[in-house]
Amino acid sequence: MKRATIKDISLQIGVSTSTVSRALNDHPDISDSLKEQVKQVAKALNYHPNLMAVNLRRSRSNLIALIIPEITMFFFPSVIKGVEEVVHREGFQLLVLQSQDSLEREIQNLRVCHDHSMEGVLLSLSAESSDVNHLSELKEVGIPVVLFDKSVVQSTFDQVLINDFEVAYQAVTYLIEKGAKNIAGLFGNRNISISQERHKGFQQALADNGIDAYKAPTIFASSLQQCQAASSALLQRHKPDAFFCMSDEVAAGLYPALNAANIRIPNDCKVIAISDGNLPYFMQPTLTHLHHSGLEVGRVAAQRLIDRIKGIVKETEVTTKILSIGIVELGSV
Amino acid sequence: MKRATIKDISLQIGVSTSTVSRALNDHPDISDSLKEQVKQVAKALNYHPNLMAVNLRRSRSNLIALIIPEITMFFFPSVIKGVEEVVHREGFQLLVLQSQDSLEREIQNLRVCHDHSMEGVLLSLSAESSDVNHLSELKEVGIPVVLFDKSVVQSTFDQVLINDFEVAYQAVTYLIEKGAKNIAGLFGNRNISISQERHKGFQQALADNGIDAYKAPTIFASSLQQCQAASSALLQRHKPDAFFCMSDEVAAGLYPALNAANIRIPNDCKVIAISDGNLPYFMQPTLTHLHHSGLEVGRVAAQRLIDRIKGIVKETEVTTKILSIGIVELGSV
DNA sequence: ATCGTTCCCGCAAACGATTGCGGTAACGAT
DNA sequence: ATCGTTACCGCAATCGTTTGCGGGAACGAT
Repeated sequence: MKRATIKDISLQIGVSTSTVSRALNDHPDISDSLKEQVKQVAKALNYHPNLMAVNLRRSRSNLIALIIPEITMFFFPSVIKGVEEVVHREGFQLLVLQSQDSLEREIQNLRVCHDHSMEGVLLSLSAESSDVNHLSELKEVGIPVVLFDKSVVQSTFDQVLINDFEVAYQAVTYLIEKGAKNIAGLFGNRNISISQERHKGFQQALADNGIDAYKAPTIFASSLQQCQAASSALLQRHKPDAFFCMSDEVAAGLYPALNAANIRIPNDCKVIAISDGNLPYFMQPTLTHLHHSGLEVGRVAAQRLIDRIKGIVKETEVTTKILSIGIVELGSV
Repeated sequence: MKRATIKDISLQIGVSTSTVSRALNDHPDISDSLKEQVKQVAKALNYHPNLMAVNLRRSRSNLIALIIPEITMFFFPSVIKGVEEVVHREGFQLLVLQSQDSLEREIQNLRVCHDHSMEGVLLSLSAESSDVNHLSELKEVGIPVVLFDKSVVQSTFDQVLINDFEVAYQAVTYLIEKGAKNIAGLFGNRNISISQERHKGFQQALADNGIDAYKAPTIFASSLQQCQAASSALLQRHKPDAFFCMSDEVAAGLYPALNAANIRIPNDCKVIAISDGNLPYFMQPTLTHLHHSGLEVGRVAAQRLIDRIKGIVKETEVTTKILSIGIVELGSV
């Protein structure tokens, strides 16, 4: 069962393919009666335009790519959701690619974007990407890129970020205000920028409150399991009265460790995290957090990309959008 | 900066485009020296084949679609991961589409699959899809479809499922063996097949153990929040000594409700769930569950689809693969 | 000198759609 | 009868690649 083409229609009616094409696209040159007939036959034959041909001709693809390190249950599902919402509304299709936090895979993915004529790319840099030089290829062929969440300091691309330093600072300050004096910090993969920035904010907040930041118990862990193990180990040596968790994932690792050590939240130990606001509500006790909405990140980044695709923003005008973050006070502090 | 084409290369070297094409594809008709030269120029011009043209010509697209109800933090991330793994290994690209549990959106997505010449489709039916009639269009044009997780009884498509009835039955039986006598059941959206099947298994297990299944407290809830609210309400009226949760999501709703009611797990009340095995480890206490691996579902379904795309399996041979499920005994029973 | 091979390579058609340009028919006006 | 409009429609090129077929050159063999 081959799929019907415009030629099949033209043969059946006895007009040229150009006429069929125009009829289907409601071109004024075509009489209403013929349009009617063409559309009828098209329906009868279950005709669908071959987008490969259309896109080749028009040199568009209607495709937008989203490249993220990994689809885990944390953060990225809501980002995807936000992106999908906007992208779909604007009539594009979304392609989700994963870099597995590998620079090589990221480059591969960018190649795929080029090869498949993506009209735009949303990118959260892998842990191994310390610069954006590998994006030059896309820049050269004019494919717009918007970076989000994970980025680098100097970049000539649009960005949608939070102020990682500031948010961490804010969280730790909050703990101190609530009486915490001995605060431990839990961070993700130490190679990624946001871990480093949030760590700096953590340290600065401590320092600004007269606490020796270098003595503060600190963990960098790349997975939930690793974090749980490291937390348990930490609790053997230290007795913090509060934890700052830079993400849902490390918080999810911490809770079981605290529980195993029979430490009660928030009585024995307070916990605060940066979170996209899903997990905190079914942790026990509910997790006080700075609400870093993946949904909003996705929406804003996607909208920015589409504006650029449409040429609404000037070529030279590169923006960095910093999302503001609010604190959600739940049961863990 | 237009992207380089095969013609640019041919002009620069002074051979025909056909020769360039053959050189790039290592056709034996081309001398090694020329191949070398062509490839060098291609690299210099940063040439990448225009896949739209290639695919049009070869009438392939290298694209596989995955249609799921919604990307939540539950279950589907691991499915996506499993699918991606296989699909990528086999040289395809993955397009993730969401139906939002709407039949209309599902049909839209299938249209997208047709229009973009997908080579195969992995589909988890929406809550509103009670049959597979809307898949006939894809069948007609010969695009293979593999259903997974959510399906319908009578289908002429390959399927990758678990035995929902059996797994639920097994879980409830386990609870009874552990001494539970008053078991409540928590289920997802009541319109989807798996909720219904698991509910039947739940009831049958009770009945087979001399418990009146119709008196068992039962909840159907479509979201975590809804489940939490319903659970709290249930606890006002009943005092079950065990809960069967058909998914991570409802389990995540139940825990806070139990906690709010000051009911201790597993002392006051046992909990068992069907889960893909991520969330149970950082719930507190850890959640005993029947391990329904999204990873494996994704892998198996993707592999089946690809075998079909490659024509390895016979046209007529439709299979339903039932994955086996093991129990993981953790802290909640 | 002719023929047969082998080794390279180009011509042109195709994939399925879009579109600038030109052409025909009908009709009324002069 | 001629011209000008208007209303429709077709020809053919085009997007970037691939590929069947054919053809020239070089070389050795007869």
